[in-house]
Amino acid sequence: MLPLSQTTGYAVRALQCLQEPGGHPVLVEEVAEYTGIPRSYLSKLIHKLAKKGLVVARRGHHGGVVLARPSTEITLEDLSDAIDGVAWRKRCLMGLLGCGGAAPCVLHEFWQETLEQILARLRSVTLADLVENHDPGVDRFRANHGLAEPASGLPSAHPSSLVEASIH
Amino acid sequence: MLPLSQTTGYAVRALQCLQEPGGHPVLVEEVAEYTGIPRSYLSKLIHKLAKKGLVVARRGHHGGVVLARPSTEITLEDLSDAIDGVAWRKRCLMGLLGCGGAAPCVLHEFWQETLEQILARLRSVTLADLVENHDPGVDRFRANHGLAEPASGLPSAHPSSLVEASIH
DNA sequence: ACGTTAGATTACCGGAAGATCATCATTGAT
DNA sequence: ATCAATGATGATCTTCCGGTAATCTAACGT
Repeated sequence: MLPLSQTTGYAVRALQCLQEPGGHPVLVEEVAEYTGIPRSYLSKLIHKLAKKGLVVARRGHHGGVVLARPSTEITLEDLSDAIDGVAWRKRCLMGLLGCGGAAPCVLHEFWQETLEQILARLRSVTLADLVENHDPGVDRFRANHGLAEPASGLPSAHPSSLVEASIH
Repeated sequence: MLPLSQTTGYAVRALQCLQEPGGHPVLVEEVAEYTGIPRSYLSKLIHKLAKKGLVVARRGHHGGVVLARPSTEITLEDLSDAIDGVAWRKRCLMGLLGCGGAAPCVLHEFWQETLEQILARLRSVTLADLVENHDPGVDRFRANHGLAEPASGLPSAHPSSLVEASIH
């Protein structure tokens, strides 16, 4: 019922494993193994995110996936939109038929406000914030893949040596 | 994603058609016809609500369904609990695995607070409030079935002549 | 008793989300 | 050119929710 879709959660977990734009691509396979997300399912998910311009995926030798934007510029709302779309924001809490502009239900206004609060939060939380949140084990994974420890309290800056480098 | 289940909405619509405890039973058939809820599906729904002690259903001649408690004492939370259960309240917004007491995610606290607000609302809104809200057409239906116009601003009192009368 | 009028119950259909498997298609290395 | 690495894709499966249809069964009037 209430929470975001499970797949949006997958997206969060998966993107935490990726490098900033210009960094080294990480294999879908590795991300799948680490996160526990089924490989093939993850592949489709990544593809969806790629179409939305959130990540860049390359096939073949030395392929893999990299963030398309700095993690500080990817919000939870971006992920939710990309995966679950936006339709759910318009539905009445109780799914009442007539509920709308003309005849709002008792909870219409309350629900609109609540939704707005939630969306504001989704908008304000970035992938960088989530990485910083120490999803247990992500640190280890990131270390193994040459990713910086998130600097506490600071936006997780990407090493400048990687920023401008092409994806290879 | 976010809203309550469609079936909970059904329950709201359906119970708006019923009489206060002691009143005349209304047929599932009639409720189905009026609300547009499929008869057989509604039957199951009503049965579920009956098992939870929210309505009383009787079979056979002059059977039908009546509220088991005054509409002022049936909250949206009661309906939501009866139909969707309570498990969803415990899930992490993003479905993150480790999110819990030890390692809450960035949105854990926010989400807990938001949920609490929502539940407080569900708890404070009663069936009587919803009836008063003039779901368009419910008035007509209720009139046809001898139900009082909800007295604006007052708890919808049930005629004392019906209060103590047995269900027949 | 019996038959009619209800609700209850059982079995099944259909779509969406999540998941799996096998296979295809692209890319870089040689 | 060829091959191996790697993401993309299509078919299929499962589960859950919503919905349908047929049938069973309790309650009352006669």
